[in-house]
Formats: sequence, structure tokens, C-alpha cells
Amino acid sequence: MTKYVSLLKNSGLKSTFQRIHMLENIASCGHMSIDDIYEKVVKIHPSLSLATVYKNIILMVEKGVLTEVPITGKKSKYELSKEDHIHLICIACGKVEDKPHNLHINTICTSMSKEENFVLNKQQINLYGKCITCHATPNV
Amino acid sequence: MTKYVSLLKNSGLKSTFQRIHMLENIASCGHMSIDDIYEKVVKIHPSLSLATVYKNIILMVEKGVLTEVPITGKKSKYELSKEDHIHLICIACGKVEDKPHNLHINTICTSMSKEENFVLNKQQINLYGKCITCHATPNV
DNA sequence: CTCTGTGCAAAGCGTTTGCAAACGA
DNA sequence: TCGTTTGCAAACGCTTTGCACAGAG
Repeated sequence: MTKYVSLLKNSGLKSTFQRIHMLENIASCGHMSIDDIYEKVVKIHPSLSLATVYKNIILMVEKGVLTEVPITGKKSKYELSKEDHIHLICIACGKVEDKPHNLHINTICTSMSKEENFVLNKQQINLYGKCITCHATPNV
Repeated sequence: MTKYVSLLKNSGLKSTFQRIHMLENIASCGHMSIDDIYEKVVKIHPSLSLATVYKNIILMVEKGVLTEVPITGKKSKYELSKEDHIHLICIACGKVEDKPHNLHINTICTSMSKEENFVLNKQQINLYGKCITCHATPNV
């Protein structure tokens, strides 16, 4: 709670009820689309406007508080910015799970960037497939 | 040329002027947005409709001829489907470059999926940063 | 000849914008 | 109090849809 107040303050954003609860929900769900966020927060703050969610997402991505996770064939999800990691994305249920970022991959990506004189900024490694649950129940 | 005729046929799609030239342009540019494609093809086929481009993109992605490359903060680009590889995406000029997919990465991703009982389907590894050209000229 | 694909125009939606009121610091 | 943020409603722009005609096989 207080965590997000200072996170916002450090990013030069005022801490409002809307922003704090957007961050809390994103933190607890891990990855959420705009609509997911709106639906969650509007429950505890019925006058919330979707436009407010959009404005804040744009602002918090700009400030580096949130990171967009673009997903093939679907709408982007958003997560709290953190160290590089790998996303396991279920193509059936849409769930996104984090896996710690293997050191070897980091090394390979870094040296690859050097070879190309590419000034590396951010890595996004997405593995698409079926989570164990969806794989077990193919007809849903 | 004939290449795309058979690629389309094998995918169960009729080979039309529009589709062949969409594929030719995507092949020669590597990665294109919907608008890029439309602008290129409309030059040699002025009556082309943007709706046709949309319809064909959807169809060809479904059939596996094309692959969508979703990019943080931008519109998706499309490429001819091919073996897994890595994208170097310039956050300044938007250029996308392919790098061969390192065997080690493949191994790591595969074993990681196994650990999680995740049935791996497709990998998308995107490295965001600045290409050497944009890095040299920061004020554009 | 038949079925698929195209082009046009309209409809649909997700996203953005402008502005007055509410709010945080 | 002052600058920022919110909520609403309208505007926007990308994408999809329906339909009649054209084209591929």
C-alpha cells in the first residue's frame, strides 16, 4: 500500500486512489489488460472512468513504473516493471507466467547485441504454448 | 514469384495478384506493418482496398504463412513464417532485424518449458535498443 | 460454372481528447 | 491555493463487416 505511494512519488506522479489500486491489482494478478484493470478497480470505486485507466497506463508506462507486454493476436497486458524475465504465455487461456531470466540467455543476448553494434535496452522473451491445465483439457 | 503461388496453394488459398504482391513485399522488406504493406502494394495496384489487406493478413496468419510480431508501443509488424529467430528492434527508427536463433537459447527455453510442464509452441525473443545508425545520430 | 476474393461504404470499437469539477500536496 | 487528476461525452482512427461484382480454378 504505502509501497505504491512512494513508487508513484518517486516517479513524479501524485498518488491517487485510482493509481494505487491499479498498481495493487496489477501486482497481485501479475499481468492484466486494460479491461481487466478497469473491471477490478471499478468494483471498489464505481465512478472510475475507463479514460482514467487509459491515461494512467500511458503515464505509468512513460515513467517506467509499468511495462507493456504485447501478445500475438491479443491485447497487450501490463506488469510492474522489474528485472528481465521470461513469459510463458498460454495460447488457450491467456495466462501469463513469469520465469526467472536465465543467466545464460542474458549472456547470449548481450554478446549478440555487441556483435551487431546494437545498444541493448530491454529484452522481451515470450514463450507461447499451452499451460499444463489447458493441455490436459483440450476442449475448452 | 512462383514461390508464393505454391506457398498460397499449399495453404489452401487462391493466389491472387494482391496476395502475391503482399508476400513479395513482406519478403523483401522483412517486417512490415499493415500500412506499410498497403502503401507498397497500392502503388502497383491502385484499386487495392485496405480492407483486402486486413482480410488477407488475418487469413495468412491463420494459415501460418505469416507471423505477427507485436512490438511494445507500436503497431504489429508481419513477417513470413520461418524458423525461430531473434528480433533486434530499434526503438528510434523502428527497424526490425533478424538474428539467427542461437542453439543455446533453444536448449534453455526447451528445458525451461519442460520444468513447467508447459507445451511450447512458438518462441518470440525481442531485443529492444538502438541500432548503430540511430545511436550515432541521437537527435532525430 | 462455382466458389473465393475484392472493393466500397458503413458499422463497430477501442482509444484519445477537451473541458469543467474534484482532488492532492 | 495551484497544478494535477478525474470523469464525462464527444471525437478519432483503426479494424471489421456486408454486399455486389470480379476473378481464380
